[in-house]
Amino acid sequence: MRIATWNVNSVRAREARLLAWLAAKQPDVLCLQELKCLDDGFPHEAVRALGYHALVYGQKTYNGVAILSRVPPEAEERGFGDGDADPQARFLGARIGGIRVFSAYFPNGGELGSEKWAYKLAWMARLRAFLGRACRPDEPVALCGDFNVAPEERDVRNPDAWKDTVLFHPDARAALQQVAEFGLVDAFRRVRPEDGLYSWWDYRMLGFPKNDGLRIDHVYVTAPLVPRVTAAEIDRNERKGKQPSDHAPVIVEIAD
DNA sequence: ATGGTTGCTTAGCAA
Repeated sequence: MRIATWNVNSVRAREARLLAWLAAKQPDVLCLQELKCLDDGFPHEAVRALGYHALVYGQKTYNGVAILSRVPPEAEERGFGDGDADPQARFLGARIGGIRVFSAYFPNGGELGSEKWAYKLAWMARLRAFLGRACRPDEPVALCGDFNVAPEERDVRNPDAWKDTVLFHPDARAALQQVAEFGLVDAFRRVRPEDGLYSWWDYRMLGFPKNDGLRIDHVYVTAPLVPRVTAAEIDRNERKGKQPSDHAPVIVEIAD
């Protein structure tokens, strides 16, 4: 099974690219983030025509996540269900082919010390609590999405320049480690240890031409899936050309 | 410290 994750930065602005990419790569599962529209703005018909079911948790203007799959999803969860009335559509879960798949759009965090920064850290703590409450580390779980955190130095082109930002601050990395301590492993790094591999480049300041990137889009899996991870790639080509998302898709191959 | 770009919405916010 091939599982992919991609922050499309508006599914309407990226519809043509999304459909072409789906047709070319044909992943079994694709988790999307930053739809930036309500459910009725999602290209349901075109996605169905390519052979995919779609679970959509949309939101007007901001956020919004989806899970596309070749086989019908068996269940779904919207949000953490922790009683905290969060208006931001950032977390969607489904059971697909015996695997619990989550599409997560972690908060960016704005500026260090801001309200958004506090929301980011709190959101990650809520995610950790959700996992402890709703999942077990000995069942197959794939947490996919835009984590908005680069875990390690090798995931950042210029670590010194980024360590004082919300994407690579020690506190964000520590919060991610807390999430992982539930029993999740960075699937990409199981099979791709080399550095220089990034999934996001800022539109500004010639981020992509200078390859000033960070690896912030991830697939984290529980122990039953770890030995089944056979390959992983970041589709850097998708960041090229006209009107790309600022994120490239990440694909992980999981043996049956 | 600021700037740089893109998307949604239409001047300003979020990333």
